[in-house]
Amino acid sequence: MRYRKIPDETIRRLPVYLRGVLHLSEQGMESVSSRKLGGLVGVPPWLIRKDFSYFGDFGTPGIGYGIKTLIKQISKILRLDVMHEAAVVGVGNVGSALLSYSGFGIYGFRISAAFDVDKRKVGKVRSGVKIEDVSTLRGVKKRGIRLGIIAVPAAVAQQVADEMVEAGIIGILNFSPRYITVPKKVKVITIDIGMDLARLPYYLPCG
Amino acid sequence: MRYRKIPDETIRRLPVYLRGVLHLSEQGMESVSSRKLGGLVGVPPWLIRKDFSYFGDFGTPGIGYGIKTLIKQISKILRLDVMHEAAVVGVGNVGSALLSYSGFGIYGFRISAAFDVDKRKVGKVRSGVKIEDVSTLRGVKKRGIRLGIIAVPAAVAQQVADEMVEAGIIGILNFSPRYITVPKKVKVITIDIGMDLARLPYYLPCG
DNA sequence: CAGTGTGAACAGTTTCACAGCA
DNA sequence: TGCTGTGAAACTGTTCACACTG
Repeated sequence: MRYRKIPDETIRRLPVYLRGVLHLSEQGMESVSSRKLGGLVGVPPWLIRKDFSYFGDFGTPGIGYGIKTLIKQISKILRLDVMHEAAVVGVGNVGSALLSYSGFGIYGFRISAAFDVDKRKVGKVRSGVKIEDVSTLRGVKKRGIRLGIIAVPAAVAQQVADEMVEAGIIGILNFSPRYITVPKKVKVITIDIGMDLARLPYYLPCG
Repeated sequence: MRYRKIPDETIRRLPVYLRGVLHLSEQGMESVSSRKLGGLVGVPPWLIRKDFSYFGDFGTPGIGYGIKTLIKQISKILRLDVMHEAAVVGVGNVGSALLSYSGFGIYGFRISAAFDVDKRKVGKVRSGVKIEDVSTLRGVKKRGIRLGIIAVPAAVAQQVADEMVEAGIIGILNFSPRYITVPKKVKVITIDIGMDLARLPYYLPCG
């Protein structure tokens, strides 16, 4: 089934698989079946096999998938094998939490710059990163930063996004509760916990 | 097209529409066309019409949709018209950020309880909520809390989830980077920023 | 024989075109 | 005329069954 378009949903599941096999790798395992991996990460075995089949023959019939192979291949597909630097704009509650979040590391990510408008914050250090004035944002291009994280109030989110695009950012993770519009060469992923929380009651039994 | 099963994807978009019409309502508007709303929230007009059509005839041909009607109907469908109380477990960086996040309000949500294992935190107040010892979690049922928020390290996430289920929680928002398994009567939504960030590089141009 | 890889059937979602209404 | 509501077509993703392989 090679040479076919890869579903977005498959891409969405790859990080899930990666985390699962990293976990198994830490425990010293060398191979895993689709059934076992599925049990670990909550995805049915046939879907795992289908997903992996888009990228070639990862597995060995009768045995399963080599864990080292999986880690290497998935990382490569997701382009996590090179280090990515990200800049966060807005060092409030959300921005601070992100700076201290350790989960980025295993995906080859690092927040290496932080910006804020608040003069009192500028110059201080949070989680080892110096806070800079937001007016100097366009300097990030020279520092090799291509990813931006928006952690500012909704009212200024679009403005920050525009500045990021101008500064050469090509991928944005948006934590503000606003849809933002950017040129289509720029990829935006919006994370809005309010949206997710609002969906929850619908699925609950009783009124 | 009434009386048909409502797609999950439609439910996912309802909070997006709601936020859009709330925004328009604040600006004093009384009605909006699918084209205009679509431009605001980033969804194509025909999809908006299709989504709304699952719930009956919201709109008026030639005019559009009444904004007050939309707010009332969407809130009712999502069951946001009643106040929901939530309890957060883990008052670290993520937990603290959630406690101070003001976005829950417009969806009729409130975090009215907070729990932690750290004795030094217990008894203190964050964003107006007193931090309680996690061992008293099962008391939340009596207080009418049915939603739980997991904001603890990955290693103890499953344990906390089990305790939540035992405490009568029927909806869980999971902020830990772990899939958790619960009885199927319980609905879980997992938010994992690492997963989203890991997806981003795949969509970026150049290597 | 256990477990992968995959074509084909199935299910869910989006897009389109247009009838019908204010 | 402008806009909604919707069946049908097109598309995307999931499930299944089983041939095949180490």
